Amino acid sequence: MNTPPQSETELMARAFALAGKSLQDIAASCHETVPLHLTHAKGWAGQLLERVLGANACNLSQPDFMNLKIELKTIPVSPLGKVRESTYICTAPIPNSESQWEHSRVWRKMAKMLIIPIESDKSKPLFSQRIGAPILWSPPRPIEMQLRQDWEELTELIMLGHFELLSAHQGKYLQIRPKAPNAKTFVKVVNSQGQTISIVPKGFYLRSILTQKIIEENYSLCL
DNA sequence: ATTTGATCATTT
DNA sequence: AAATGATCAAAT
Repeated sequence: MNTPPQSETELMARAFALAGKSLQDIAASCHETVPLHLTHAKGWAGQLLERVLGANACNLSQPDFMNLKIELKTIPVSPLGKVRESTYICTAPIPNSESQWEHSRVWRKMAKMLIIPIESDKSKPLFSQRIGAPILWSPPRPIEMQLRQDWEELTELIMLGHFELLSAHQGKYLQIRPKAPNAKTFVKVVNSQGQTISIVPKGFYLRSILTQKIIEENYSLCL
């Protein structure tokens, strides 16, 4: 693991230095080997970049670069420039323990994000897939407002115990999906009827419609 | 083809 | 147990 960057400038310099390199190049610099596929190593690339860039939050519920308040996200992008996956943000507090957007886990992580696209080309082996140019992004006001609205609506469903309505169908940019080792994992909650029921733990995710937009705006005309 | 729900690995 | 890193694969 590298030492934490002392400034945003230092972090960005490190991130730009990775652009264009293959996963093989980067793994080698850490004396690591690239897995053959991601099936049993789903978070591998993201964790590799954390180490190389010097992330220091160590699984705390804090942005990866705690001192800089910047969250790192790696985003798989297809050869045609399409974002392939949604982006996990954080676990959803159930039962709810947050009342204000400004103090929410989602906002703490989304206020400033370092987005690093990673080539996701299923016709090529994983080790040869390359790292893209980094994007340091904070939500523009209108997007922040939409995120806040999504968060408030989802949080209200949790607060009111309307777990039957709490699905991935809600939310324009932010959605809630299961986040658990498997579908048999559960937590007990009290629903809107006052009954205690079991549900699968949830997490907040960013829909790819938003991450797609961010990448298009920053990589303008690069297709 | 895209989206939702399910799952995998690691760390503390 | 619960957080992190996400992608897989079934459903639509």
